[in-house]
Amino acid sequence: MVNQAHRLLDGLNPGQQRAVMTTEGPVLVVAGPGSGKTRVLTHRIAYLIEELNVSPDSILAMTFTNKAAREMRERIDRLISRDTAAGLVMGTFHSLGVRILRQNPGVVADRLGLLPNFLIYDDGDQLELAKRSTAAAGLDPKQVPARRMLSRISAAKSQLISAQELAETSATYDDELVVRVYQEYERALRAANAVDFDDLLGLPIRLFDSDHAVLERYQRRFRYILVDEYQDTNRVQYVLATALSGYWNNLFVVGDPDQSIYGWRQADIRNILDFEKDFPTAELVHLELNYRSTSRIVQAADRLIRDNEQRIERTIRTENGEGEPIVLRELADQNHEAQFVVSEIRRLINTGRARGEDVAIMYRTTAQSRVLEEAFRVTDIPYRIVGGVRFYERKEVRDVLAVLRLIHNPQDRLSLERIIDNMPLGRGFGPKALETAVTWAALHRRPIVDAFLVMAAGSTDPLDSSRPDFSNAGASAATRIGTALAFLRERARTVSLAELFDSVVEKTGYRDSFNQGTEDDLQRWANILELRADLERYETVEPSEALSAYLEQISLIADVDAMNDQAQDQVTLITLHSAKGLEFPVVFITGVEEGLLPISRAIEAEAIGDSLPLEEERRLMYVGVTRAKTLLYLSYAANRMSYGRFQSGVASRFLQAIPAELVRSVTRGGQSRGGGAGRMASSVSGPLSSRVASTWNDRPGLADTAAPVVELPDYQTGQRVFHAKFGEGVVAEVVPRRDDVEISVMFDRHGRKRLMGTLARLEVLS
DNA sequence: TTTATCCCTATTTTT
DNA sequence: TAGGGATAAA
Repeated sequence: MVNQAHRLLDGLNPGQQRAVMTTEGPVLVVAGPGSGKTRVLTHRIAYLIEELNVSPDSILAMTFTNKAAREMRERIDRLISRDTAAGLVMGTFHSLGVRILRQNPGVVADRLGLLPNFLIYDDGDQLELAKRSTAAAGLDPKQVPARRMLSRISAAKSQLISAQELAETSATYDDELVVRVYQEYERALRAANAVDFDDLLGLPIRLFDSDHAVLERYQRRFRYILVDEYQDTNRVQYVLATALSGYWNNLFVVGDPDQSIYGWRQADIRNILDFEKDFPTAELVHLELNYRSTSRIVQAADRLIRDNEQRIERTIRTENGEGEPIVLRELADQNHEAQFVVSEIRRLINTGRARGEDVAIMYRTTAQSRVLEEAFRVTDIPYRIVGGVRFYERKEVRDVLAVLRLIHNPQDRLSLERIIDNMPLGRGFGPKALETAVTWAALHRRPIVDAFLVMAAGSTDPLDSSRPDFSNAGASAATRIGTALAFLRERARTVSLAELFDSVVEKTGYRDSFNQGTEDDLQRWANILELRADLERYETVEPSEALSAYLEQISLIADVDAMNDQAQDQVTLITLHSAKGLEFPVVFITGVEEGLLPISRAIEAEAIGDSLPLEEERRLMYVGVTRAKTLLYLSYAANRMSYGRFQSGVASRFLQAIPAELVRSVTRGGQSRGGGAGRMASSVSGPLSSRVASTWNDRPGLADTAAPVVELPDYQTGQRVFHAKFGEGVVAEVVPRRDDVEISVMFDRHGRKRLMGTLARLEVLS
């Protein structure tokens, strides 16, 4: 026993030990980056089980991603034996929500009107539903963007505000619109026997409200509750966690207010800031010693985050060595930035300083990953992009999934319509016929899909009044669709998911529609086959359970969840948001520019007196910086293409906070210098690179990002010029810009275009 | 009903 | 730039 305790506490610092051993009552651990927070969580769970003989199934641990849960479980399994830890409930808030709804089918059906085969609507479905709801509320989608409605609805739902409650507090005309759309949206969700992400958290709470006995059961069962990333919980998650811990009162939360980056998703930083107020008896543990990063990186992060007003005063520190200077690099544009990143990584790999898997490139917006990927694609350096276009969001994958979803839940109108619109099976069945089916369904209070099944079941009497009143063409299409669906539905009962998949792509005619042999077709078909491979993982699951389990699982995976832990030699491309909780020896943060990091919206908000978004941007930068263990690169581009236009970029204000002595900086301007950086710039082909000189020099302030030494051809109006893409044209106008010129050219074939002189690569013909 | 073309807007981040 | 949505044409 004593030995065990030693083993589990060994190597922990005093704060960590206190966090592990204070098992009774509420505990808040404010854990700085790299301070061993996961260690505390895993050791605490192991300690509870092994030392205090707590049954694992009375412990509930909530994480932000499935990946975090998986990793924690693995670490616990290593601390104590796997068998000992079996029964431990660990996962995301959303998966806990599903679990609760699934475990109480009777009450859920009675009180919430949700049948056990409910589907989880993802982003795309939610937006589609919001569009329809906006239209159903009689609003013009051009004037009232469904996107905005959806985010307002989601905001309300994550604060447990129902449409009715919103109606009572609505103050503006806009609020009224939201209420109307919200009501339609909820109605459509229930009609489809579907829930959205917010429901996964909100419905369990409504369930508890309507039947207290259910809540009590969970309360008594979960004697110890642990919440990771507490700073990113929203109102509903807070209510859920506190409700569940209401009996034993052993709520243990870990978080870092400085890493709260999900305010836009209604994460409420007050949850962590007010923890002591909510739980006056709470034990407070501060973990401030950073074990991850070099001293320079820790100092830079500390100085950066100090500029925030909304924070608990504290200092993170480390006992690690000074390490190497942070590299700050200014590049001409996003292509040069990508080139810089790639060549620097190549250098690190070639000199044996790092392996590909040690390196991560982080960025603010997913759009930034494209140019980076292009740069990597022409190299032999393996890379992986976390997120990006997600597999399950690809159109062809969604099309096939729609069939599986409809089989599982016949009320899923969205999927039914998707099939009709996108698959050969639906050909000849247009909006008018659909209208007929919808009317019939409403009249008979049956799912729309039954209109098709009834046709397929085939009463031969055309005057049968219980049949939908289709036109001739509509009737034959409906019969065809109904026959296929009935067949597939039957098949789902008996065969594996992979076999069901085969029947689906055959009977819907979808497979044959990929026979054109174009590059695009091949790629999309390959994606569909990947879906089949994915389904094969459920080979061992009972057919009656498999479909449900599969659909649920794919609804709840996050980008990072799909991240392979054994990333062999692969460089990781990832958004700053997704990077939270990860660490890498080498980190590049790209696009550290005004407008991007901080994002322009935050700058705009600050201009009208709301500095909260800007502070969240700073925390995002802080998260990025603190991911790095030994090497940190920060880069920005003087020009960046956005909205298909070049915009000149300015170094981010966040860079100013980082003391010059921690940084080695390379900016454009000044004389070229051999070696290192100079070579990177000139490795870019084309006329530009030879003109852009680079040098090591002192760190620039914002003011002296300065005019680069760039020789521009002396463009004159009336000159005849040639452009690689637009062909020949005549210079119409030349306007000097800060460190460039803007040239308007009337092209013979493409009309008037505005180009930046340094980038246009125009050839002067006359 | 399907396909082509044009215009418009969006790019923050994700369970 | 790109993708969605509306409109026109076949």
